[in-house]
Amino acid sequence: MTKIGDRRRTIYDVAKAAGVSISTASNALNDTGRTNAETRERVKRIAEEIGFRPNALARGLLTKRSHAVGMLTNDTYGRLTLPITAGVSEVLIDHGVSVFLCATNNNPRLAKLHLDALLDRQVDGIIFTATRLDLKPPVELSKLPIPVVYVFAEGPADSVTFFPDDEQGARLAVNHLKALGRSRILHITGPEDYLAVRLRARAYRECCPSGADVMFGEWSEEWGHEAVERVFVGSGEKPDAIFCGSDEIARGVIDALRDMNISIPTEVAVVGFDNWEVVARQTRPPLTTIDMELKELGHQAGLAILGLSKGEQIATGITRLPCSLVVRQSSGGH
Amino acid sequence: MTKIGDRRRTIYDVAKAAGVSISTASNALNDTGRTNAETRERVKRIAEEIGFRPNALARGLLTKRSHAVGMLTNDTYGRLTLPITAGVSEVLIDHGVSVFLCATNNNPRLAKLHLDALLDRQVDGIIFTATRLDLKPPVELSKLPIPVVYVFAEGPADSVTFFPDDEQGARLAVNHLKALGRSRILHITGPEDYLAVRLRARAYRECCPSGADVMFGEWSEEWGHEAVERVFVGSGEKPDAIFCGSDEIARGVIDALRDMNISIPTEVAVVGFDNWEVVARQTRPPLTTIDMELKELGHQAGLAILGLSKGEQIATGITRLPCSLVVRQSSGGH
DNA sequence: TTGCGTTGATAAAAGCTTTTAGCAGAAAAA
DNA sequence: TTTTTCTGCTAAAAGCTTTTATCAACGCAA
Repeated sequence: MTKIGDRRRTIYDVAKAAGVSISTASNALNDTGRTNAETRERVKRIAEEIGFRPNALARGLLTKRSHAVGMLTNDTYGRLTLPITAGVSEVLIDHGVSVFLCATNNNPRLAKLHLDALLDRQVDGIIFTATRLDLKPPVELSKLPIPVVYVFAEGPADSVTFFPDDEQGARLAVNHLKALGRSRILHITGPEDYLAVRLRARAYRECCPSGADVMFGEWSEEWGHEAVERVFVGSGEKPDAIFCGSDEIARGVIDALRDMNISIPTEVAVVGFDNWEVVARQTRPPLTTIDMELKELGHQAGLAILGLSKGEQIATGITRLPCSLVVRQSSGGH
Repeated sequence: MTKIGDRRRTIYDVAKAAGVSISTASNALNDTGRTNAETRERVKRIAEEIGFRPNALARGLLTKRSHAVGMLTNDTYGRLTLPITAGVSEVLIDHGVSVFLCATNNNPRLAKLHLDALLDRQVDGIIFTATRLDLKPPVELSKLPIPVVYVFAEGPADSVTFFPDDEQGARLAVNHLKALGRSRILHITGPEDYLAVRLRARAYRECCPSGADVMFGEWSEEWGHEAVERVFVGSGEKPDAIFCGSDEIARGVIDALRDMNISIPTEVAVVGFDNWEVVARQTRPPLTTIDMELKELGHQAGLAILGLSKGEQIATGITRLPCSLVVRQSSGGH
């Protein structure tokens, strides 16, 4: 009477149950080597029956591919990180690859700790994400023996980097407003030292060659509010549309316009940037805005790291992925 | 002339460089077995010098402990998940344990996929988090051969579960208002079918035995707005304080009060629940609210899974961790 | 001298998988 | 018939670490 413990089944158990050798079992399960079709099916069936699943540690030890990647982020709050990570994970899980999430809190010591742990685990690659665009990676990632992909962060010149296409997004917003017949479009946005801010402002200016007006400020509702007050108190021609650099700014803008009894979108149409649902859905009226397609960004980063880890050639440099327009009531579009 | 590749150093390299056997090297590095103090130091120094770091896969394969845990969540958006995960990771990294993040999107197939991947990787334990309190785990976690800890989710009766202490948090809010001299406190909150809502309402009622008034509704700004209008249009005595079930509701409440030219906090003090910074910091005035200490929740869950994976006894059942009060201007406190 | 306990080190096994090289038998070619 | 080619399978090695059992040397007691 054989005692069957509750330990995991190994390929040895499969081989024994199927009456073949371990190597035949392995070959059959992985469709490698030369195996009789009948034997192969039988082995697979038995493996299924006894609930065999290969030990990823043993496999990784041998093949030098752990089928895991690390995600290194400095973003605690997670407004960007989690959707991106979800996108990465979503596309990788189908390839049997799992994701380690490491929050560095902008702490170099912690970043080093996480990085070492990832390397010890033989991860197949690392995806680095930063919230602040102008922030450099906290540790030296460029000399690593494994591929690195940057998302929302600048890597060295020959690295693989993904960003949303800020200019295209801005054009999307402005052209939407123009298509609705608006002609005096104002741009209220964040601090000029952000690259994304400059890119969006440039695209905006190119779309509105006559009378472009950009107001740089902060990433806050407060600033949106203040900017609107500043514009609408004086005399002179008023804008009939406002393109905001973020949904938070847009929220301040909308609140200020409501305070002044200026109707949205009839008198002034408003478009935001981010499609941060918790903000964009709750403004009154709900906010038309630009979605940066964070999940898709994650998908692409995941596919890139997957390809790189297999040794494929991936185009280096910055890839900018298209944004999309989400129309709600604040622009009066449809 | 020996060719030195750029492959990782193994313990074999250490042993060779130190002129000892592999087992001696291992014993010296791990302070196990019998080793001469001098030899031990020398081996450690050399390991450091040549940059040896043990291969986590090989170690895990042998010791059956991968020093990794899985985090299974159904929360895509991440308002709760990311802070909790950061807390888990923060406490575990010091013990050399890394965290796999798996977003299930409420999709049972995906959950199964992630779970199997985690088991294949021999994770030492799993932390399950759900956003909706009344949501059951999407897969059968109770029969797993590894420990499971639940956060913000209900596990089976004898499981280890962590929640914020909703009642204590509610008392904190109400007592804060009472200490400020408010006597007619209204509670505007979310749907009654949430356990957290019922717990908070109960604690509120116990603190305000005379004239407790609870308005159940939705988790939205809209609802906060509507509730305030409903209360303040009629005649009769008006509340001098409002305790809201979430920061979003509080935001609606504050906006509505401002629309009615009711001053905050002079006429009506407002307290929220969540300390969701992006909301609580941006209301005018900024919102006094209850912080659920999500990071600490993560810390505790991490420590619990760590202990369980080592075979320690951990108290089962639901542990409720204290919330804290964050005072801003909307309550007029200090 | 023999026997014993201690110390410091080592060889070898174990953990589970994939892969390489090789082997026996049968079919095909010479 | 003999030689070659296929086919299907297997033994063994490799991957890197920890742990168990063993061993040599030495001092000390019998």
